[in-house]
Amino acid sequence: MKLFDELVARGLIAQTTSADEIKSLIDNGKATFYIGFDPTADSLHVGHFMALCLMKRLQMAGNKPIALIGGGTAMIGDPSGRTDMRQMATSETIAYNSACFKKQMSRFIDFSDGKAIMVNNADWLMVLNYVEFLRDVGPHFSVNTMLRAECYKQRMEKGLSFLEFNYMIMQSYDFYELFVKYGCNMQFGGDDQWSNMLGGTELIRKKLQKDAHAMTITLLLNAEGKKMGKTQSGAVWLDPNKTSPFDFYQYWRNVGDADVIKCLKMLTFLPLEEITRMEAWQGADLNRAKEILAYELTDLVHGQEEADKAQQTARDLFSSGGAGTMPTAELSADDLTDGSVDILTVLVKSGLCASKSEARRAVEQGGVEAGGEKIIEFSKCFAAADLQGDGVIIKRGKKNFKRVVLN
RNA sequence: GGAGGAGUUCCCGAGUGGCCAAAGGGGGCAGACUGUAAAUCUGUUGUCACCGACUUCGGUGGUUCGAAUCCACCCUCCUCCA
Repeated sequence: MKLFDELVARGLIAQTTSADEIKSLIDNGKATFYIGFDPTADSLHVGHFMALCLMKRLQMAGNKPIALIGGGTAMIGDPSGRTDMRQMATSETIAYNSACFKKQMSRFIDFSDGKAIMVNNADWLMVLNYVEFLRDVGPHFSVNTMLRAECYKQRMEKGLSFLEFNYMIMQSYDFYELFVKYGCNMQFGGDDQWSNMLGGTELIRKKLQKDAHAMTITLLLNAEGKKMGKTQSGAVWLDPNKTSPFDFYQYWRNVGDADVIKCLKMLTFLPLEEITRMEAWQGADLNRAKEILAYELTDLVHGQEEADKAQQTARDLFSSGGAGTMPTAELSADDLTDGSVDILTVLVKSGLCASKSEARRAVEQGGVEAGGEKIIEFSKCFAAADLQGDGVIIKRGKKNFKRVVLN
């Protein structure tokens, strides 16, 4: 199966400007394409991961990826898919975030020998002269058309600042710039980027009378229509310091039945035939598929060693109850009073509970176990000796574990 | 620039002098049931030294025995007019 058909079969493609032309370009390795990443956080997350996978797939088929860091556009803030204005980031944070992105991307994309390049739109956007730019680009955009774009429509009700209104123009100009400089003839992006991307193809057509293409990636939604890759505490990050490989693994291990196959198709590089076989699995057997999904993704993002470790830990915890390589929380002697610590302090210090009140509730509701025994008293204490060596395994709820040791 | 309206706990949203740590819903967390899933049911959801105390209703002052609620000024947002 050729690349384009595979992308379709995996459900990755949402919208295209011209399916036939894109197909012939990418199937034959003739595309130079770009994907933009706005450095609004100091780590990439799962949403970006899909884009990176797509880049990788295309690169493997001989196409040339350009990773565009939106150092300039991040100064504006994309209003797409938002109901309120983004907080404006400072130039320093943006520069720092860009550096973080670059590091993470290099794991996935081969940037050697010009097989892929990375650019930062701050390089050309920041030096633009306002009046010149307006005269150069302004005539090609119709405000009437822009206002009809879905992404602005929503914001028209809540209020849209002129600053954000310009985001589409900036992004369109990026595409134009890359087209001229690198012969970039295609742009990919999230489905919420569609109108911004069309802005670029239009601009290229109007200024150069040339064709460029755009294609959007399906947003990864769960069966309830919510964006995946988010937890209560925020996004699922690719940075191991922000989301540990174990937590990352667990996130995917716990996806709903209805979403496993879709995730396997969209996020992993497993052959489609193999995934098709898994579609026959039903009920509890799906757990096997979830394990594969979790392992594959952890492997891709954190490497095989971390994936093995996470899988082993998960198996130990949920089947045999052993300690394994479980996440550890270290207490210091300062945390002890008179040679022991009470359970509430332990829960808070280990990060299992956010506050003593929360810890108290968890105990009250029978959600806390230590060393396999349910804790029913707040007064439960651990002596220094209990925490030495392997320490004590504290369990909060069914899925939150920490091995607590005295440092 | 003018005239109105709004800002409440994670989110939406009630509350217009004490009965308000603040209804209701959503979300989260915990328990039961399960397959580390979903659905359902139950409990819980500001903090702490948790029978009690303390901090919270855009900000700062004020009135009052007592303010989320009344007054003054300020900030932010929305709607209509220009």
